[in-house]
Amino acid sequence: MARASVWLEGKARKGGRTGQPSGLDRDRITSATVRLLDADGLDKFSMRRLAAELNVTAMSVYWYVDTKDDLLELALDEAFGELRLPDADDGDWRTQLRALATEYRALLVRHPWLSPLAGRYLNIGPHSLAFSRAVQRVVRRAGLPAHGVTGAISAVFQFVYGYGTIESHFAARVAAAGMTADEYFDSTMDAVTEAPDTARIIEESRDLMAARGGDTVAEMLDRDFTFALDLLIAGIEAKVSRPA
Amino acid sequence: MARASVWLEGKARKGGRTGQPSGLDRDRITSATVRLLDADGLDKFSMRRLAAELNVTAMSVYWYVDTKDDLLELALDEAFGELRLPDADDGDWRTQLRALATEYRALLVRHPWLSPLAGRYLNIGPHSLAFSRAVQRVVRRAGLPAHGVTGAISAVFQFVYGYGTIESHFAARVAAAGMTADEYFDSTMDAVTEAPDTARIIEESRDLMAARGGDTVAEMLDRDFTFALDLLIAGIEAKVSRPA
DNA sequence: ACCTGAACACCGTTCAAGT
DNA sequence: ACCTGAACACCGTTCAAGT
Repeated sequence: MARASVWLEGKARKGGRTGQPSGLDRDRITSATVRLLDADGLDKFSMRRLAAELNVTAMSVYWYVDTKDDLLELALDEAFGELRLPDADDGDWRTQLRALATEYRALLVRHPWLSPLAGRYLNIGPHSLAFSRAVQRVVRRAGLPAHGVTGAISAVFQFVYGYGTIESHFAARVAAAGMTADEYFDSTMDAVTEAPDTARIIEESRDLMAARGGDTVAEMLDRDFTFALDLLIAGIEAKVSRPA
Repeated sequence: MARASVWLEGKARKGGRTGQPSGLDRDRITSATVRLLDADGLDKFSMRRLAAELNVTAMSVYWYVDTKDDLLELALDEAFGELRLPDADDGDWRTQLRALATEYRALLVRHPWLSPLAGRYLNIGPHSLAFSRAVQRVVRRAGLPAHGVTGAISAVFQFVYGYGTIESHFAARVAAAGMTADEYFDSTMDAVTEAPDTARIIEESRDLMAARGGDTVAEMLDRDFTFALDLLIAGIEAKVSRPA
């Protein structure tokens, strides 16, 4: 059976990091990968394009990396390294939880390729693990019964993952269409309102959209995210006082 | 700009559904697509394999469908059609919300290709919309202030989406490895415990795993899901009584 | 130790041609 | 109206060969 993750490969890493004719090493390859993923998206990324970016033949990269999957796992963890984690276990756990959730959401939106990759791989690189540990430490401090901590972690961070996924996907579509988010939203709404089936459900939810408020797409997304996060924190507090 | 979804194509659909030499039509193509996706997964699926399955040339399919994306959107909505939705607006909203969340989770796990596709497309097919409407009707009945309804819907169903995503991904890995879920879990735990970095975080969460309990992977997943859903419902109730 | 070139077995999609 | 065959511009990866 194939190894389940780059992070579980044997100790020995190929190559030191000096003196290569082309100046290649894992770090440079990983950075270039992130750069290309940001610029062109996951679908367009290929080993051949990466090689071209590095002024090297497609197969050179395979000296440093076994497969494309391994490379994408490395890029995934590199991106997780951008998260700013709380550095002390003090202060209000609610504040820290909100900060972690907000950081994660922003990361997913900043790198639209991250959500599919986080859903595909094991997420056991060093930066992913640091994030997991930070999450765990914060949620522990909420005072939940021990049997509920893992479930509460899921509730909060699977929500953020799901929310960030649809949001980043929306952002990617906007970029591809060369519009602003608000223009894209309006034009999609128009298209959807023209088809009778979809028009009906839009009509049904008009009051909810109005009540939520927000003049721009960005504002609407922020309001929903904030309310949902408040709801989750309220849920945790309820579970602390009534463990059920 | 390209049309944003199959569901927004112009009225005129090509072809009636009788008399075709090969007996092809959209429904047959969509069903075959779902069958292949279930059997071999999203990565292995191709227009050429589908054509072979239908005893037809690769290009015949393009008479009925403009692109592979369109076809995948059709398959996505076909799968959403499997969801059993509550047929009346009575009974406890909590019960119905739990039922909807459980159905959606099971759907994601049953079709591991669904989660990536739901994250990629617009989800405005008839069955997707029916699901959205059902969700909206149930959450409305919880009695939240109007400005919080869309956020609460996000909280619950983005959580389920995220949870179902990692769970289905786990199931797909298990299947690919030809093991049972418990065997796969144990072997991954072993591999992760051998690497010192990952061993540390496992060690840190040992108490939480023990407190959660559950003798099998399936049980652990069920417990976390149930607790998280309870937490979300408690959060909704808290927001009903203290709207903030 | 590191990099290249050619090749294999694939892709999605276009287009002109058949019936 | 529906289907085919050949072709284009790609893929990830293997392998033998170069330096």
